[in-house]
Amino acid sequence: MSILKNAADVLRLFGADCTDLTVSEVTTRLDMPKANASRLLKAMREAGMLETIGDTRRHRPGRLMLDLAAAFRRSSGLIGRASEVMSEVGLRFGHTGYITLRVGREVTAVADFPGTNALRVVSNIGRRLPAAMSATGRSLLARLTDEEVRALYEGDTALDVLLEKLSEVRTTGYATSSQEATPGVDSIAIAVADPATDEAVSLCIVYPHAVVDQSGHNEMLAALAAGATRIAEELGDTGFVTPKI
Amino acid sequence: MSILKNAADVLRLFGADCTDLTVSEVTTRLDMPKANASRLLKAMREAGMLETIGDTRRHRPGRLMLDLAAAFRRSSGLIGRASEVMSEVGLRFGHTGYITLRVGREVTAVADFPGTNALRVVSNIGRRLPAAMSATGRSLLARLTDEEVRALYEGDTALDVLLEKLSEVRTTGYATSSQEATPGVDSIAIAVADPATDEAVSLCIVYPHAVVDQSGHNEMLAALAAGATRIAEELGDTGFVTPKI
DNA sequence: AACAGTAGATCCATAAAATGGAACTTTGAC
DNA sequence: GTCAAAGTTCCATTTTATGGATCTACTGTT
Repeated sequence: MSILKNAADVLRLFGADCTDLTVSEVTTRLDMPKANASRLLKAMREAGMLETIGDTRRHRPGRLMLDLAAAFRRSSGLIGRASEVMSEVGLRFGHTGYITLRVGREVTAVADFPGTNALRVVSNIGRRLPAAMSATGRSLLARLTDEEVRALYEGDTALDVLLEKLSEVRTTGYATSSQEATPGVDSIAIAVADPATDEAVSLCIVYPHAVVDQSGHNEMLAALAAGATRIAEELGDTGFVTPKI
Repeated sequence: MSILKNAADVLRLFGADCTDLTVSEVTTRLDMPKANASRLLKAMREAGMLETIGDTRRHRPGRLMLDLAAAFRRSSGLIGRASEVMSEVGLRFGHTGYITLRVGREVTAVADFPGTNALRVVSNIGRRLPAAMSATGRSLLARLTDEEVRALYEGDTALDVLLEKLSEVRTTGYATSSQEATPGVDSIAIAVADPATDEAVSLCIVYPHAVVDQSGHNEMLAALAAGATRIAEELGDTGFVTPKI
Protein backbone atom coordinates (compact mmCIF):
# COMPACT_ATOMS: atom_id res chain seq x y z
CA MET A 1 0.00 0.00 0.00
CA SER A 2 1.60 3.21 -1.15
CA ILE A 3 2.05 5.94 1.40
CA LEU A 4 0.41 8.30 -1.08
CA LYS A 5 -2.76 6.28 -0.85
CA ASN A 6 -2.63 6.51 2.93
CA ALA A 7 -2.00 10.24 2.78
CA ALA A 8 -4.96 10.65 0.45
CA ASP A 9 -7.10 8.62 2.84
CA VAL A 10 -6.13 10.96 5.65
CA LEU A 11 -7.08 13.97 3.52
CA ARG A 12 -10.39 12.29 2.72
CA LEU A 13 -11.20 12.21 6.42
CA PHE A 14 -11.55 15.97 6.34
CA GLY A 15 -15.21 16.03 5.54
CA ALA A 16 -18.10 18.26 6.44
CA ASP A 17 -17.99 17.32 10.11
CA CYS A 18 -14.25 16.94 10.54
CA THR A 19 -11.99 19.93 10.53
CA ASP A 20 -9.02 18.52 12.35
CA LEU A 21 -7.43 15.18 13.13
CA THR A 22 -5.16 13.61 15.72
CA VAL A 23 -2.94 10.54 15.49
CA SER A 24 -5.48 8.52 17.45
CA GLU A 25 -8.38 9.51 15.22
CA VAL A 26 -6.42 8.48 12.16
CA THR A 27 -5.47 5.23 13.90
CA THR A 28 -9.07 4.29 14.60
CA ARG A 29 -10.80 5.74 11.53
CA LEU A 30 -8.35 4.20 9.08
CA ASP A 31 -7.76 1.10 11.21
CA MET A 32 -4.03 1.53 11.09
CA PRO A 33 -1.25 0.77 13.62
CA LYS A 34 -0.66 3.91 15.60
CA ALA A 35 3.04 3.80 14.78
CA ASN A 36 2.09 4.23 11.15
CA ALA A 37 -0.41 6.96 11.84
CA SER A 38 2.15 8.85 13.86
CA ARG A 39 4.79 8.67 11.17
CA LEU A 40 2.31 9.31 8.38
CA LEU A 41 1.08 12.54 9.95
CA LYS A 42 4.67 13.56 10.62
CA ALA A 43 5.64 12.96 6.99
CA MET A 44 2.56 14.83 5.75
CA ARG A 45 3.39 17.69 8.08
CA GLU A 46 6.94 17.85 6.78
CA ALA A 47 5.68 17.80 3.21
CA GLY A 48 3.28 20.66 3.96
CA MET A 49 0.14 18.64 3.36
CA LEU A 50 -0.86 19.07 7.00
CA GLU A 51 -0.08 21.55 9.70
CA THR A 52 -0.67 21.51 13.43
CA ILE A 53 -3.20 23.94 14.86
CA GLY A 54 -1.22 26.24 17.13
CA ASP A 55 1.08 23.98 19.11
CA THR A 56 -1.56 21.39 19.85
CA ARG A 57 -1.50 17.90 18.43
CA ARG A 58 -4.43 18.53 16.19
CA HIS A 59 -3.82 18.61 12.46
CA ARG A 60 -5.59 20.38 9.66
CA PRO A 61 -4.86 20.59 5.94
CA GLY A 62 -1.72 22.59 5.18
CA ARG A 63 -1.75 25.98 3.56
CA LEU A 64 -0.47 24.26 0.47
CA MET A 65 -4.00 22.98 -0.01
CA LEU A 66 -5.55 26.44 -0.08
CA ASP A 67 -4.74 27.14 -3.71
CA LEU A 68 -5.68 23.78 -5.10
CA ALA A 69 -9.43 24.29 -5.16
CA ALA A 70 -8.83 27.51 -7.06
CA ALA A 71 -6.56 25.73 -9.57
CA PHE A 72 -9.25 23.11 -10.04
CA ARG A 73 -11.85 25.74 -10.79
CA ARG A 74 -9.58 27.64 -13.14
CA SER A 75 -8.66 24.49 -15.03
CA SER A 76 -12.23 24.02 -16.04
CA GLY A 77 -13.75 26.24 -18.68
CA LEU A 78 -17.10 24.82 -17.70
CA ILE A 79 -16.82 26.00 -14.12
CA GLY A 80 -15.66 29.41 -15.27
CA ARG A 81 -18.69 29.84 -17.48
CA ALA A 82 -20.99 28.50 -14.81
CA SER A 83 -19.53 30.97 -12.32
CA GLU A 84 -20.33 33.87 -14.59
CA VAL A 85 -23.93 32.76 -14.87
CA MET A 86 -24.30 32.15 -11.16
CA SER A 87 -22.84 35.44 -10.06
CA GLU A 88 -25.12 37.18 -12.56
CA VAL A 89 -28.20 35.33 -11.36
CA GLY A 90 -27.18 35.56 -7.71
CA LEU A 91 -26.68 39.29 -7.99
CA ARG A 92 -30.00 39.82 -9.73
CA PHE A 93 -32.13 37.93 -7.22
CA GLY A 94 -29.97 38.21 -4.11
CA HIS A 95 -30.18 34.53 -3.32
CA THR A 96 -27.34 32.14 -2.69
CA GLY A 97 -26.03 30.06 -5.58
CA TYR A 98 -23.84 27.04 -5.92
CA ILE A 99 -21.96 25.21 -8.60
CA THR A 100 -21.79 21.55 -7.71
CA LEU A 101 -20.48 18.36 -9.18
CA ARG A 102 -21.31 14.79 -8.44
CA VAL A 103 -18.87 12.35 -6.88
CA GLY A 104 -20.56 8.97 -6.74
CA ARG A 105 -23.77 9.31 -4.76
CA GLU A 106 -22.88 12.72 -3.39
CA VAL A 107 -22.67 16.25 -4.66
CA THR A 108 -20.02 18.76 -3.60
CA ALA A 109 -20.03 22.48 -4.08
CA VAL A 110 -17.04 23.69 -6.08
CA ALA A 111 -17.97 27.34 -5.93
CA ASP A 112 -20.48 29.32 -3.94
CA PHE A 113 -22.07 32.69 -4.43
CA PRO A 114 -23.37 34.04 -1.15
CA GLY A 115 -26.64 35.87 -1.49
CA THR A 116 -27.18 39.46 -0.57
CA ASN A 117 -30.73 39.38 0.72
CA ALA A 118 -31.25 39.87 4.44
CA LEU A 119 -33.00 36.52 4.57
CA ARG A 120 -30.91 34.13 2.53
CA VAL A 121 -29.60 30.62 2.71
CA VAL A 122 -26.16 30.67 4.20
CA SER A 123 -23.58 29.24 1.85
CA ASN A 124 -21.87 26.17 3.08
CA ILE A 125 -19.09 25.11 0.77
CA GLY A 126 -17.50 21.77 1.51
CA ARG A 127 -20.70 20.24 2.75
CA ARG A 128 -21.68 17.14 0.85
CA LEU A 129 -25.24 16.28 0.07
CA PRO A 130 -26.69 12.96 -1.02
CA ALA A 131 -27.24 13.33 -4.76
CA ALA A 132 -30.58 11.56 -4.76
CA MET A 133 -32.00 13.86 -2.13
CA SER A 134 -31.24 17.28 -3.55
CA ALA A 135 -32.33 19.15 -6.65
CA THR A 136 -28.76 19.79 -7.67
CA GLY A 137 -27.87 16.13 -7.26
CA ARG A 138 -30.87 14.96 -9.26
CA SER A 139 -30.12 17.41 -12.05
CA LEU A 140 -26.73 15.68 -12.37
CA LEU A 141 -28.05 12.14 -11.93
CA ALA A 142 -30.59 12.79 -14.66
CA ARG A 143 -27.70 13.02 -17.10
CA LEU A 144 -26.93 9.36 -16.51
CA THR A 145 -28.90 6.58 -18.15
CA ASP A 146 -31.33 4.56 -16.07
CA GLU A 147 -28.85 1.66 -16.21
CA GLU A 148 -26.05 3.78 -14.83
CA VAL A 149 -28.28 5.07 -12.05
CA ARG A 150 -29.33 1.50 -11.24
CA ALA A 151 -25.70 0.42 -11.02
CA LEU A 152 -24.87 3.40 -8.83
CA TYR A 153 -27.77 2.84 -6.45
CA GLU A 154 -27.72 -0.94 -6.51
CA GLY A 155 -29.65 -2.30 -3.56
CA ASP A 156 -31.23 1.04 -2.68
CA THR A 157 -34.89 0.55 -1.85
CA ALA A 158 -35.88 4.00 -3.06
CA LEU A 159 -34.42 3.38 -6.51
CA ASP A 160 -37.75 3.31 -8.32
CA VAL A 161 -38.88 6.57 -6.79
CA LEU A 162 -35.58 8.12 -7.79
CA LEU A 163 -35.80 6.89 -11.37
CA GLU A 164 -39.25 8.38 -11.67
CA LYS A 165 -38.03 11.74 -10.40
CA LEU A 166 -35.08 11.64 -12.78
CA SER A 167 -37.35 10.88 -15.67
CA GLU A 168 -39.27 14.04 -14.87
CA VAL A 169 -36.04 16.03 -14.68
CA ARG A 170 -35.07 14.73 -18.13
CA THR A 171 -38.39 15.89 -19.51
CA THR A 172 -38.56 19.33 -17.95
CA GLY A 173 -34.83 20.06 -18.15
CA TYR A 174 -34.53 21.21 -14.55
CA ALA A 175 -34.81 19.90 -11.00
CA THR A 176 -36.41 21.50 -7.98
CA SER A 177 -36.73 20.74 -4.32
CA SER A 178 -38.86 22.21 -1.60
CA GLN A 179 -37.77 21.91 2.02
CA GLU A 180 -36.01 18.66 1.28
CA ALA A 181 -32.49 18.75 2.71
CA THR A 182 -33.15 21.78 4.91
CA PRO A 183 -36.50 22.93 6.31
CA GLY A 184 -37.64 26.22 4.84
CA VAL A 185 -35.25 26.01 1.91
CA ASP A 186 -36.19 25.52 -1.74
CA SER A 187 -33.92 25.18 -4.70
CA ILE A 188 -33.76 25.06 -8.47
CA ALA A 189 -30.96 23.28 -10.33
CA ILE A 190 -29.94 22.76 -13.95
CA ALA A 191 -27.02 20.62 -15.05
CA VAL A 192 -24.78 21.26 -18.02
CA ALA A 193 -21.75 19.36 -19.31
CA ASP A 194 -18.63 19.95 -21.33
CA PRO A 195 -18.38 17.17 -23.91
CA ALA A 196 -14.67 17.94 -24.39
CA THR A 197 -13.79 16.95 -20.83
CA ASP A 198 -16.83 14.86 -20.01
CA GLU A 199 -17.46 16.81 -16.84
CA ALA A 200 -20.87 17.95 -15.71
CA VAL A 201 -21.78 20.62 -13.21
CA SER A 202 -25.04 21.79 -11.78
CA LEU A 203 -26.09 25.42 -11.47
CA CYS A 204 -28.12 25.59 -8.32
CA ILE A 205 -29.91 28.45 -6.65
CA VAL A 206 -31.19 28.10 -3.08
CA TYR A 207 -33.63 30.44 -1.40
CA PRO A 208 -35.92 30.70 1.60
CA HIS A 209 -39.28 29.07 0.84
CA ALA A 210 -41.17 31.82 2.60
CA VAL A 211 -40.00 34.78 0.55
CA VAL A 212 -40.44 33.52 -3.01
CA ASP A 213 -43.79 33.05 -4.71
CA GLN A 214 -44.56 31.21 -7.92
CA SER A 215 -43.72 34.11 -10.21
CA GLY A 216 -40.44 34.73 -8.42
CA HIS A 217 -39.64 31.07 -8.81
CA ASN A 218 -40.40 31.26 -12.52
CA GLU A 219 -38.23 34.31 -13.00
CA MET A 220 -35.26 32.63 -11.37
CA LEU A 221 -35.84 29.46 -13.30
CA ALA A 222 -35.91 31.42 -16.53
CA ALA A 223 -32.68 33.24 -15.70
CA LEU A 224 -30.93 30.02 -14.73
CA ALA A 225 -32.25 28.27 -17.82
CA ALA A 226 -31.05 31.07 -20.09
CA GLY A 227 -27.55 30.92 -18.61
CA ALA A 228 -27.34 27.14 -18.74
CA THR A 229 -28.64 27.04 -22.30
CA ARG A 230 -26.01 29.55 -23.35
CA ILE A 231 -23.26 27.40 -21.83
CA ALA A 232 -24.65 24.24 -23.40
CA GLU A 233 -24.70 25.89 -26.81
CA GLU A 234 -21.19 27.30 -26.45
CA LEU A 235 -19.73 23.95 -25.48
CA GLY A 236 -21.88 21.77 -27.69
CA ASP A 237 -23.49 19.81 -24.89
CA THR A 238 -25.73 17.41 -26.82
CA GLY A 239 -27.17 15.85 -23.65
CA PHE A 240 -28.62 19.17 -22.51
CA VAL A 241 -32.38 19.46 -22.35
CA THR A 242 -33.55 23.02 -22.85
CA PRO A 243 -35.73 23.69 -19.82
CA LYS A 244 -39.43 23.91 -20.50
CA ILE A 245 -40.88 26.64 -18.38
CA MET B 1 13.44 11.93 -0.68
CA SER B 2 9.99 10.77 0.35
CA ILE B 3 7.40 10.42 -2.36
CA LEU B 4 5.10 12.52 -0.19
CA LYS B 5 7.53 15.37 -0.48
CA ASN B 6 7.56 14.97 -4.25
CA ALA B 7 3.78 14.82 -4.37
CA ALA B 8 3.58 17.99 -2.30
CA ASP B 9 6.05 19.66 -4.66
CA VAL B 10 3.81 18.76 -7.57
CA LEU B 11 0.81 20.25 -5.78
CA ARG B 12 2.83 23.37 -5.07
CA LEU B 13 3.29 23.86 -8.81
CA PHE B 14 -0.39 24.68 -9.06
CA GLY B 15 -0.03 28.37 -8.50
CA ALA B 16 -1.83 31.42 -9.76
CA ASP B 17 -0.65 30.92 -13.33
CA CYS B 18 -0.71 27.14 -13.49
CA THR B 19 -3.97 25.27 -13.59
CA ASP B 20 -2.80 22.00 -15.08
CA LEU B 21 0.36 19.95 -15.46
CA THR B 22 1.80 17.28 -17.74
CA VAL B 23 4.53 14.73 -17.10
CA SER B 24 7.02 16.83 -19.06
CA GLU B 25 6.26 19.99 -17.12
CA VAL B 26 6.79 18.17 -13.86
CA THR B 27 10.01 16.67 -15.24
CA THR B 28 11.47 20.05 -16.11
CA ARG B 29 10.04 22.20 -13.33
CA LEU B 30 11.04 19.80 -10.59
CA ASP B 31 14.20 18.63 -12.38
CA MET B 32 13.26 15.00 -12.01
CA PRO B 33 13.84 11.96 -14.27
CA LYS B 34 10.80 11.60 -16.46
CA ALA B 35 10.34 8.00 -15.33
CA ASN B 36 9.79 9.31 -11.82
CA ALA B 37 7.48 12.07 -12.95
CA SER B 38 5.40 9.62 -14.90
CA ARG B 39 5.06 7.20 -12.00
CA LEU B 40 4.54 9.99 -9.51
CA LEU B 41 1.62 11.47 -11.43
CA LYS B 42 0.19 8.00 -11.91
CA ALA B 43 0.39 7.26 -8.20
CA MET B 44 -1.14 10.63 -7.34
CA ARG B 45 -3.91 9.98 -9.82
CA GLU B 46 -4.62 6.58 -8.30
CA ALA B 47 -4.67 8.12 -4.85
CA GLY B 48 -7.13 10.79 -6.01
CA MET B 49 -4.77 13.70 -5.46
CA LEU B 50 -4.81 14.45 -9.17
CA GLU B 51 -7.17 13.78 -12.02
CA THR B 52 -6.79 14.04 -15.76
CA ILE B 53 -8.74 16.73 -17.56
CA GLY B 54 -11.09 14.88 -19.88
CA ASP B 55 -9.03 12.14 -21.49
CA THR B 56 -6.06 14.36 -22.20
CA ARG B 57 -2.70 13.99 -20.48
CA ARG B 58 -3.08 17.17 -18.52
CA HIS B 59 -3.54 16.88 -14.79
CA ARG B 60 -5.28 19.07 -12.28
CA PRO B 61 -5.86 18.69 -8.54
CA GLY B 62 -8.29 15.89 -7.73
CA ARG B 63 -11.76 16.46 -6.40
CA LEU B 64 -10.45 15.25 -3.09
CA MET B 65 -8.76 18.61 -2.76
CA LEU B 66 -11.98 20.57 -3.08
CA ASP B 67 -13.03 20.12 0.54
CA LEU B 68 -9.67 20.77 2.12
CA ALA B 69 -9.68 24.53 1.87
CA ALA B 70 -13.10 24.48 3.54
CA ALA B 71 -11.81 22.24 6.34
CA PHE B 72 -8.90 24.60 6.84
CA ARG B 73 -11.24 27.55 7.20
CA ARG B 74 -13.58 25.73 9.54
CA SER B 75 -10.69 24.56 11.72
CA SER B 76 -9.85 28.12 12.57
CA GLY B 77 -12.04 30.08 14.92
CA LEU B 78 -10.12 33.15 13.86
CA ILE B 79 -11.09 32.75 10.22
CA GLY B 80 -14.70 32.10 11.18
CA ARG B 81 -14.89 35.32 13.16
CA ALA B 82 -13.09 37.23 10.45
CA SER B 83 -15.56 35.89 7.88
CA GLU B 84 -18.49 37.21 9.88
CA VAL B 85 -16.94 40.65 9.99
CA MET B 86 -16.05 40.67 6.32
CA SER B 87 -19.43 39.54 5.08
CA GLU B 88 -21.02 42.19 7.28
CA VAL B 89 -18.71 44.92 6.02
CA GLY B 90 -18.82 43.69 2.44
CA LEU B 91 -22.59 43.68 2.47
CA ARG B 92 -22.81 47.15 3.94
CA PHE B 93 -20.49 48.83 1.43
CA GLY B 94 -20.85 46.50 -1.53
CA HIS B 95 -17.11 46.18 -2.05
CA THR B 96 -15.06 43.03 -2.30
CA GLY B 97 -13.38 41.70 0.81
CA TYR B 98 -10.68 39.18 1.53
CA ILE B 99 -9.29 37.32 4.44
CA THR B 100 -5.64 36.63 3.85
CA LEU B 101 -2.75 35.05 5.65
CA ARG B 102 0.94 35.36 5.13
CA VAL B 103 3.15 32.55 3.93
CA GLY B 104 6.73 33.81 3.93
CA ARG B 105 6.93 36.87 1.72
CA GLU B 106 3.54 36.29 0.16
CA VAL B 107 -0.08 36.61 1.17
CA THR B 108 -2.81 34.22 0.10
CA ALA B 109 -6.53 34.72 0.28
CA VAL B 110 -8.24 32.06 2.38
CA ALA B 111 -11.72 33.42 1.89
CA ASP B 112 -13.23 36.00 -0.39
CA PHE B 113 -16.41 38.01 -0.26
CA PRO B 114 -17.36 39.22 -3.72
CA GLY B 115 -18.78 42.70 -3.75
CA THR B 116 -22.23 43.61 -4.95
CA ASN B 117 -21.59 47.01 -6.48
CA ALA B 118 -21.77 47.30 -10.24
CA LEU B 119 -18.22 48.60 -10.25
CA ARG B 120 -16.26 46.41 -7.90
CA VAL B 121 -12.93 44.68 -7.71
CA VAL B 122 -13.32 41.15 -8.95
CA SER B 123 -12.37 38.61 -6.34
CA ASN B 124 -9.46 36.45 -7.23
CA ILE B 125 -8.93 33.72 -4.68
CA GLY B 126 -5.75 31.70 -5.07
CA ARG B 127 -3.77 34.60 -6.40
CA ARG B 128 -0.70 35.33 -4.32
CA LEU B 129 0.54 38.82 -3.71
CA PRO B 130 3.94 39.94 -2.46
CA ALA B 131 3.37 40.79 1.18
CA ALA B 132 5.57 43.89 1.10
CA MET B 133 3.63 45.38 -1.79
CA SER B 134 0.06 45.15 -0.58
CA ALA B 135 -1.85 46.68 2.28
CA THR B 136 -3.03 43.30 3.49
CA GLY B 137 0.53 41.95 3.42
CA ARG B 138 1.92 44.94 5.30
CA SER B 139 -0.78 44.69 7.93
CA LEU B 140 0.48 41.16 8.62
CA LEU B 141 4.18 42.00 8.35
CA ALA B 142 3.67 44.80 10.86
CA ARG B 143 2.91 42.15 13.47
CA LEU B 144 6.49 40.89 13.20
CA THR B 145 9.37 42.64 14.92
CA ASP B 146 11.82 44.65 12.83
CA GLU B 147 14.38 41.86 13.37
CA GLU B 148 12.00 39.24 12.02
CA VAL B 149 11.20 41.39 9.00
CA ARG B 150 14.92 41.94 8.40
CA ALA B 151 15.54 38.20 8.51
CA LEU B 152 12.63 37.56 6.15
CA TYR B 153 13.71 40.20 3.63
CA GLU B 154 17.46 39.70 3.98
CA GLY B 155 19.24 41.22 1.02
CA ASP B 156 16.20 43.11 -0.22
CA THR B 157 17.19 46.61 -1.25
CA ALA B 158 13.81 48.09 -0.38
CA LEU B 159 14.02 46.85 3.21
CA ASP B 160 14.39 50.25 4.80
CA VAL B 161 11.39 51.65 2.95
CA LEU B 162 9.38 48.64 4.04
CA LEU B 163 10.39 48.99 7.69
CA GLU B 164 9.32 52.60 7.63
CA LYS B 165 5.95 51.71 6.21
CA LEU B 166 5.50 48.95 8.79
CA SER B 167 6.36 51.33 11.56
CA GLU B 168 3.53 53.54 10.39
CA VAL B 169 1.15 50.58 10.28
CA ARG B 170 2.09 49.73 13.86
CA THR B 171 1.27 53.27 14.93
CA THR B 172 -2.01 53.74 13.10
CA GLY B 173 -3.22 50.14 13.49
CA TYR B 174 -4.14 49.72 9.85
CA ALA B 175 -2.58 49.57 6.40
CA THR B 176 -3.76 51.12 3.17
CA SER B 177 -2.71 51.06 -0.43
CA SER B 178 -3.72 53.13 -3.40
CA GLN B 179 -3.31 51.74 -6.91
CA GLU B 180 -0.37 49.66 -5.80
CA ALA B 181 -0.82 46.07 -7.01
CA THR B 182 -3.59 46.94 -9.46
CA PRO B 183 -4.20 50.29 -11.16
CA GLY B 184 -7.41 51.91 -10.03
CA VAL B 185 -7.71 49.76 -6.95
CA ASP B 186 -7.34 50.91 -3.34
CA SER B 187 -7.49 48.84 -0.21
CA ILE B 188 -7.66 48.96 3.57
CA ALA B 189 -6.37 46.12 5.74
CA ILE B 190 -6.23 45.33 9.44
CA ALA B 191 -4.55 42.24 10.89
CA VAL B 192 -5.67 40.35 13.94
CA ALA B 193 -4.25 37.22 15.58
CA ASP B 194 -5.38 34.35 17.75
CA PRO B 195 -2.81 33.97 20.55
CA ALA B 196 -4.07 30.43 21.22
CA THR B 197 -2.98 29.17 17.81
CA ASP B 198 -0.45 31.86 16.97
CA GLU B 199 -2.08 32.48 13.61
CA ALA B 200 -2.72 35.90 12.17
CA VAL B 201 -5.09 36.93 9.41
CA SER B 202 -5.74 40.19 7.68
CA LEU B 203 -9.17 41.63 7.02
CA CYS B 204 -8.89 43.44 3.74
CA ILE B 205 -11.38 45.43 1.75
CA VAL B 206 -10.61 46.38 -1.86
CA TYR B 207 -12.52 48.95 -3.88
CA PRO B 208 -12.27 51.03 -7.04
CA HIS B 209 -10.29 54.19 -6.38
CA ALA B 210 -12.66 56.28 -8.47
CA VAL B 211 -15.88 55.61 -6.57
CA VAL B 212 -14.81 56.18 -2.95
CA ASP B 213 -14.02 59.56 -1.45
CA GLN B 214 -12.32 60.35 1.84
CA SER B 215 -15.45 60.06 3.95
CA GLY B 216 -16.36 56.76 2.33
CA HIS B 217 -12.87 55.53 3.06
CA ASN B 218 -13.21 56.58 6.67
CA GLU B 219 -16.53 54.84 7.06
CA MET B 220 -15.14 51.59 5.77
CA LEU B 221 -12.05 51.90 7.90
CA ALA B 222 -14.20 52.47 10.95
CA ALA B 223 -16.35 49.43 10.19
CA LEU B 224 -13.33 47.23 9.59
CA ALA B 225 -11.64 48.56 12.72
CA ALA B 226 -14.72 47.89 14.84
CA GLY B 227 -14.91 44.31 13.61
CA ALA B 228 -11.20 43.64 14.05
CA THR B 229 -11.18 45.19 17.51
CA ARG B 230 -14.07 42.96 18.54
CA ILE B 231 -12.18 39.87 17.37
CA ALA B 232 -8.98 40.98 19.09
CA GLU B 233 -10.85 41.49 22.36
CA GLU B 234 -12.66 38.16 22.12
CA LEU B 235 -9.46 36.22 21.49
CA GLY B 236 -7.19 38.29 23.73
CA ASP B 237 -4.85 39.42 20.99
CA THR B 238 -2.32 41.48 22.93
CA GLY B 239 -0.38 42.49 19.80
CA PHE B 240 -3.41 44.24 18.33
CA VAL B 241 -3.22 47.97 17.88
CA THR B 242 -6.62 49.59 18.02
CA PRO B 243 -6.82 51.61 14.82
CA LYS B 244 -6.60 55.35 15.23
CA ILE B 245 -8.96 56.96 12.80
C1' DA C 1 2.67 16.51 44.19
C1' DA C 2 2.30 11.77 43.05
C1' DC C 3 -0.46 8.89 40.31
C1' DA C 4 -2.84 6.54 36.61
C1' DG C 5 -4.38 6.51 32.09
C1' DT C 6 -3.89 7.79 27.53
C1' DA C 7 -1.79 9.73 23.40
C1' DG C 8 2.17 9.94 20.84
C1' DA C 9 7.08 8.94 19.46
C1' DT C 10 10.86 5.77 18.67
C1' DC C 11 13.30 1.31 17.85
C1' DC C 12 14.05 -2.76 15.19
C1' DA C 13 14.25 -6.51 11.56
C1' DT C 14 11.51 -7.49 7.65
C1' DA C 15 8.82 -6.46 3.66
C1' DA C 16 7.72 -3.29 0.19
C1' DA C 17 8.29 0.59 -2.64
C1' DA C 18 11.07 4.28 -4.99
C1' DT C 19 14.99 5.28 -8.00
C1' DG C 20 17.16 6.37 -12.56
C1' DG C 21 19.11 4.89 -16.78
C1' DA C 22 17.66 2.74 -20.94
C1' DA C 23 14.55 0.46 -23.91
C1' DC C 24 10.04 0.57 -25.50
C1' DT C 25 5.34 2.49 -26.92
C1' DT C 26 2.15 6.00 -27.91
C1' DT C 27 0.79 10.52 -29.63
C1' DG C 28 0.42 14.22 -32.70
C1' DA C 29 2.26 17.06 -36.52
C1' DC C 30 3.57 17.31 -41.18
C1' DG D 1 3.45 6.91 -43.56
C1' DT D 2 7.38 9.09 -41.07
C1' DC D 3 9.43 11.30 -37.48
C1' DA D 4 10.22 13.65 -33.12
C1' DA D 5 8.44 14.41 -28.73
C1' DA D 6 5.96 12.66 -24.90
C1' DG D 7 4.95 9.12 -21.98
C1' DT D 8 5.41 4.35 -20.07
C1' DT D 9 7.64 0.13 -18.59
C1' DC D 10 11.63 -2.65 -17.28
C1' DC D 11 15.44 -3.81 -14.28
C1' DA D 12 18.78 -4.27 -10.31
C1' DT D 13 19.83 -1.32 -6.57
C1' DT D 14 18.84 1.72 -2.89
C1' DT D 15 15.71 3.65 0.07
C1' DT D 16 11.56 3.74 2.67
C1' DA D 17 7.41 1.79 4.93
C1' DT D 18 5.59 -1.60 8.14
C1' DG D 19 3.83 -3.17 12.74
C1' DG D 20 4.73 -5.05 17.17
C1' DA D 21 6.85 -3.66 21.31
C1' DT D 22 8.90 -0.23 24.16
C1' DC D 23 9.71 4.24 25.78
C1' DT D 24 8.15 9.17 26.64
C1' DA D 25 5.14 13.08 27.24
C1' DC D 26 1.01 14.79 28.24
C1' DT D 27 -4.01 15.20 31.03
C1' DG D 28 -6.64 15.09 34.58
C1' DT D 29 -7.66 13.12 39.39
C1' DT D 30 -7.26 12.57 44.23
